[in-house]
Amino acid sequence: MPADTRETLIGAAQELYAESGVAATTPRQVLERSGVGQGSLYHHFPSKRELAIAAVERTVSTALAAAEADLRGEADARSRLAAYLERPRDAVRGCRIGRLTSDPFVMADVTLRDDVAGYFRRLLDEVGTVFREQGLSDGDARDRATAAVAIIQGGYVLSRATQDSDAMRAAVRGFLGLLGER
Amino acid sequence: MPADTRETLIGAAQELYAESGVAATTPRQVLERSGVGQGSLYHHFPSKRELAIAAVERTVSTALAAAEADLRGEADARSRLAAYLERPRDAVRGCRIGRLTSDPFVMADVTLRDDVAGYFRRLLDEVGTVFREQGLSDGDARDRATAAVAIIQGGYVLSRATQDSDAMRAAVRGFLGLLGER
DNA sequence: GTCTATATCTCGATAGAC
DNA sequence: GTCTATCGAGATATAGAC
Repeated sequence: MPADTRETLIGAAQELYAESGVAATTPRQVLERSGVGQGSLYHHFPSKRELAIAAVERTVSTALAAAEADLRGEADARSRLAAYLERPRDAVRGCRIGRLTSDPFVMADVTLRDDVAGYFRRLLDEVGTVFREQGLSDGDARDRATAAVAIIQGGYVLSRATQDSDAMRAAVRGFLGLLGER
Repeated sequence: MPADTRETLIGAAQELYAESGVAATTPRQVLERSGVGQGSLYHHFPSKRELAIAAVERTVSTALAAAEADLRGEADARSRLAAYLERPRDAVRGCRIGRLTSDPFVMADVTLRDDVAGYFRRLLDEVGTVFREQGLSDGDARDRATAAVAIIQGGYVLSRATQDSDAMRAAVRGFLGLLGER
């Protein structure tokens, strides 16, 4: 039996959004990637917007679950942070979610914008909790968590710009080096 | 006398690229923003691509000059780094150059890609030089410079995602806090 | 639920008058 | 050098058969 058509469409959209963003991905491309016929897309989703919401929210849920898996383990705080920062990433491809902050289709739509904002709010909370465990004040933990997440997002930008996955690793080494010397 | 039409077109394109990127900016929008007539664009530039190259290269030159002004002054290394990191930025709008790493039009064009890559290569060299002044090895200076630039790029992503300019400031505070405690 | 055909719109680019 | 008019292509979305 074929996989659920709706799920197939969401998966194809997720892939294409990771490659080119939402605005630049056409319904036709989603159909070709998924192998589904043209009418089917508009049977399952009233418009490109609803497909985008389904696909982006799926990507956000998956990414948050992965971050929580790294940051909530049994190990000590420092190890969990390192696990999150050093997790293997396809850095040259860029961040599936971070890239949406410069996607015109996403930024013009309140729901999609809120999905992206919610992802980063929750991620910052999660990382901040780990720094508070180390005895930092709320404010300092917040600043350091923002720096940690910025290192990853900036690492993606630099790796993609230079087409060199080592930029991400260098940014993380530079940050962990500063964290480690205390 | 009216300002040079070619320059007017480049300026309008720079503004629009900062707002929506290159792919999503249409020649029509450039005309409307600049107040120039339709035929004029294609008189001065053979295609959208050549206009994009002129506008992006202008933006890159300006941004590099600003970074050099912060990083090459007379002050001590630490102050110059802080000046670069804390320079007032329109963080919610995002980085004019960093955002191009997820712009399909830019990434599909070798010249535009190289312009973006060259910007970050030169910026990383500039920041790395300042860290080497502080006695760091080449490798450590490189890692720390990559982290510093990633903080700014990630700060842009987080500020834009949350529509809150304090995310950039928090990321910089977090990073400078770690740098400062030595 | 899925298909093919097609309507409508806007894009990037060109034509040709002035 | 600048204007208006317009072309051909491809985007989003709809119609209607099966």
